[in-house]
Amino acid sequence: MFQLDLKSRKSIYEQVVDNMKELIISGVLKPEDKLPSVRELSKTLTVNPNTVQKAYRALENQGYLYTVAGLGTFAACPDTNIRDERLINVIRDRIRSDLKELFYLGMSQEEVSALLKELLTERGGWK
Amino acid sequence: MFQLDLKSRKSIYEQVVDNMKELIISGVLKPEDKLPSVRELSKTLTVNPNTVQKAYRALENQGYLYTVAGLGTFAACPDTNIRDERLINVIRDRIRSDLKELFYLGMSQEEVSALLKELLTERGGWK
DNA sequence: TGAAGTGTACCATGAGATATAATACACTGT
DNA sequence: ACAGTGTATTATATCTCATGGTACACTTCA
Repeated sequence: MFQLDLKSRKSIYEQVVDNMKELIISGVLKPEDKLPSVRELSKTLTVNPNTVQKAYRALENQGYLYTVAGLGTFAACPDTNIRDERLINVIRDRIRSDLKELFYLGMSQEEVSALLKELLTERGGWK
Repeated sequence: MFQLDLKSRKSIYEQVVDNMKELIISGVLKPEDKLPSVRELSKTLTVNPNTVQKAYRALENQGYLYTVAGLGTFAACPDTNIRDERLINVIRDRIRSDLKELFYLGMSQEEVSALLKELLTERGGWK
């Protein structure tokens, strides 16, 4: 499913959160798809079940998956997230900061514009 | 200069890094501008000098400032960072991931495109 | 020369986060 | 009943974070 980087500064449960979130928002895990169980994933990654559970709970709080007692955890239906404007603003700020840094690193307005256009056309590959 | 958020999940030194980095890449601190000394900033933020020093060292390693023994720390000249392609790729991946999330949250291709265009035109306000 | 301000390097300590281990319980499906 | 699921709890060890305190080498300026 994905690999852990034990040499990373990121904590393990944080890596699980990021990797799982990436699988969900990129559509690899489609809405209502079943995720690996806590115990199964902990065995796969050779990690403590508590660590996986902590990651799953964080993802549930952020709305990326939901849980059914006794059944398992599933990728959320993004329709439920009725346009979280607050989160959109957070992302906008993040992108703004990234653009500033690209300019700081010496890229021109045209180069940045081209980079963004390229990322947008990649869109076909995701969806 | 900037404020700390003690309720944040981010560590203090991490907040110092992010805030100072923002001041540098946004041009508030221009190349060769002097930064507050370790002791001065630690007094301003009522934080331990060691914490500020840790942040400054991190920023120096990342190339955002430089140090002269006995003189102080200064904002770096980005010309020195001759187009760090590695860092640019990291940023590109971050933006790509953010765009995926915007789509996941229900934004259309046109809306995302408009958002990016708006961020690019803001550019005048930064530089 | 001396004093003040600068970055840097230690060491020690407490608080909190992280990851682990081991149990236990309630729920669902077959 | 049974196996698989999420969840909760307790305990422990380790690491990072932040602090306090001290010391040293360097620069500038009176």
